[in-house]
Amino acid sequence: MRQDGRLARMIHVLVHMGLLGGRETSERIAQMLNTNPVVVRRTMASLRQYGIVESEGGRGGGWSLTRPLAEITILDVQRALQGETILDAPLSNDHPSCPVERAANGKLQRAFESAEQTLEREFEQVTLAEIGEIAMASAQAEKRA
Amino acid sequence: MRQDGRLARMIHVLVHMGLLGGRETSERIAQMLNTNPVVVRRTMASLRQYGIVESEGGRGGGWSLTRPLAEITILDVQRALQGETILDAPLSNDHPSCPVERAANGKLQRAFESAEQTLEREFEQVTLAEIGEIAMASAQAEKRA
DNA sequence: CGATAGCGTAACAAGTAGTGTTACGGTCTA
DNA sequence: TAGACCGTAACACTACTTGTTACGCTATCG
Repeated sequence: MRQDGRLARMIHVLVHMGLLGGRETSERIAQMLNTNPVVVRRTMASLRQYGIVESEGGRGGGWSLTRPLAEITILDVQRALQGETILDAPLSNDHPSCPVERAANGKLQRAFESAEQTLEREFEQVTLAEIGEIAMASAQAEKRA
Repeated sequence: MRQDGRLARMIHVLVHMGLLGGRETSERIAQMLNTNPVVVRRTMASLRQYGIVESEGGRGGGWSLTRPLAEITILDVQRALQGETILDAPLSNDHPSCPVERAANGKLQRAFESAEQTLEREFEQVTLAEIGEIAMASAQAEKRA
């Protein structure tokens, strides 16, 4: 099951932004992600549409969070990037009128719905603030070592 | 999250084979799936490797089940097609030494593992025989209507 | 008011994965 | 030995994400 890496990348960026507190330009974010400013704008635009970040043009502009990390969950980011559905049940559509195909699709559909609910609950429980804390703690631990 | 349709298609085929009882050629299976015999062989080869079906070459050859539908679960088919992992956590790998990235990946990993376990349990509970029964029942219902 | 630093967006190339198709070789059986 | 099978390589097609270039708009600084 392929997935796109935008979720992980955006979480990464948002946590950095929250920890640093300020405004970041697409250019700097692109460097964090080893990518291109245009890719960043493309993806951040989804987050803006969902109200997680806002952008300002012109000199001194850039991207900033609209609320603290503690009020953003992984689920929020996921929804912003991909909408309601997280997992897509891979159904077949070769003979829509075949009862066997329909029965198989039905079972698959239900199984994926269960998994999706699990994932949703997990995503809902993790705030970006938590991720920031874990990162800070492990950075500390490394420094001591 | 993209998925490939092989799981649903193979379930479809296996149930048909189980209900009809006999041996099927790649040619006939390809017709069931609106596709090409080569595609069928490619995919069936994975099932054979996992011991779900066997093939015989030569005149009168073809594919057949190695055991009854009641002894094949969706999970078996899944494993045969994709191996151990069903869901692939979409992690980022832009700065492997960055503690923020690592913390984000860790949380995502854990969430996906939960979802994978759910899916696994669901897949394990459904046998192909069940799907066959549902299909037969709904075919009956349609005939009465 | 103009230069500069930003974002917004379109357009296109590149990489990836599944699928469809052709071609050819091997094997079994009538 | 011919024909009906599978096995497999090779290649085109499609769809999608990502990467890149190019150009336009906007806000600020000097």
